[in-house]
Amino acid sequence: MSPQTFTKAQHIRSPADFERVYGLKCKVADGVLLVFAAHHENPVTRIGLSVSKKHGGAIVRNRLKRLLREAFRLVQDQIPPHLDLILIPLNKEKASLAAYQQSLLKGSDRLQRRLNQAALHDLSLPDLTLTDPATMQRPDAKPGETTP
RNA sequence: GGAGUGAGCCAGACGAUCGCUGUGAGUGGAGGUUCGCUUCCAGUCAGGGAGGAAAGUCCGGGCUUCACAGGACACGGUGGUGGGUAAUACCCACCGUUCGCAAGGACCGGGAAAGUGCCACAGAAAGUAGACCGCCAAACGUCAAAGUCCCCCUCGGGGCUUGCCUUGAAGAGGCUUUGACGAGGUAAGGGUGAAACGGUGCGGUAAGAGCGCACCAGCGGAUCGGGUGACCGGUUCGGCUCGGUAAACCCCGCCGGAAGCAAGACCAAGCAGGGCGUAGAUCGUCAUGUGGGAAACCGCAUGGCGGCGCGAGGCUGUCCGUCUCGUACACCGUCCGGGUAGGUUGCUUGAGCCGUCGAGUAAUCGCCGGCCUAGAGAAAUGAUCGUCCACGACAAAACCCGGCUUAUCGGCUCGCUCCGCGU
RNA sequence: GGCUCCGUGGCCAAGUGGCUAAGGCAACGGAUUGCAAAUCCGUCAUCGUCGGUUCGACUCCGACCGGAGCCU
Repeated sequence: MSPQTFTKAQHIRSPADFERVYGLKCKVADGVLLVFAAHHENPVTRIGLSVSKKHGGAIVRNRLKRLLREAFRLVQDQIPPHLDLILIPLNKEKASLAAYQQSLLKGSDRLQRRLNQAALHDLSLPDLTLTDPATMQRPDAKPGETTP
């Protein structure tokens, strides 16, 4: 499995998945990108794109989407797995490949940590953790190493 | 060379690496299988992969579903003529009006003597005319003033017998002139207004007026010629002239059933529904809750345990026996219709493109030959580097075509017109 | 992608083709008051833009621009 590809399985495609990610309301924004995230049982990280009509016509919005896909394609091996991300570009003037790569990495890292904390808190509640028996091992190990 | 005008074409190019999409070939893995094959995933090779406007959604069609005997009305659209076309509000040619020196451009270009409405303010008047001011005094009436009354004539004076009637005068009446009023004639002129009832000249008249005449502009009828036709040209007659607005209602001719690929067709988890099949609406007891009753007690609901019966399964080769499970708004099996999520399809070979020839002024059409040229679906064309140049505008398919409109850095080609210079 | 509708001062809005346009709230200025509030008076409009029809357009017609809603 070569890390530089970007296949259809890495797209978030169904409206139900979009609703699930938006419903968690776990989001991070810098001046460039707004990123929503949610855990996912498949180790393949998936992304969905949402570009507002504010940014311009179809040409401009298509260009932004392509930049985002290219940025994700180039840095996807550094992004933690088991995630669904929704990327929303914010500032058209700051749009560039490098900026998107940087804020994608930072944002996904912060979201991963926040999701793990939320999962630890919700361990007492019985209803939520039906998706990730596989993911539970990793988040337990990682914060143990980094936080002290 | 400059200015302009019309038509058409192009829409950065090339190379390398990484990546996306669907097509074809073949490889590997997983699943299904009636062993014919087929579905999904990964990777290899080959070739394809946004526009002239893909846009706005303003028209016209195809296609799909629904509705539907036929006709008329309503409603909506359309509007010079002829042609082109699947069709059009589009295109071509022509006609008319108009702008431009010209090449050429623009025109929602039927009907206002079928009817209705409106035309603010101003103005006399805004429409089958009418008459405020003005002009007129020929004809009519009333009133007032002046003049006159006989004779002659060259029309202004003269003459003598000083005048018709009553005795003289005054007055009255008649006539003439002037003025006022009434009734009347007239529409030449009148500040206005976007628009005012043909224009100029001569005649004519009381004043005037197409009232008459000449020329000009325009309208209508008849007729002749040309043209398929819109229309053009001529002759003659007429009343002399009729306002504007139909992107106000309306009238006339023609066209139009409605909705739209998120249309529609097929498959179909889950949940809910229906039909059929299957063995108890069983007995006892206990607990809890609850109702009635003074109480004894009698009911109802839920649950536990047990008995008998039934069904399924196990033990055993079979029966008996025994064990487990189930035993009624359920479960199980099976079938049915509708159909959500989701999937498949519609989905690209078409009023298609290119070329020769032919028909036609042209739009366009015909014959023949060649070509296949995006088909996605949270939605594919990107990133990085290098070279070159004119230094890259507007902007991306979403069922498909034909148009129109709008946006657009620039570049190229051809036809034509005007001006300047040279030969 | 398709369909429907709407644009009038800062905001909400009325408006038969005939006055650069009714009203309410706000803002500003003035009057009133010892100062405020309330009250009264006044000011504030390229009728989304452009073109056309008409003598005349917010109104009628066309083309653009902007903004909503519905179909999923």
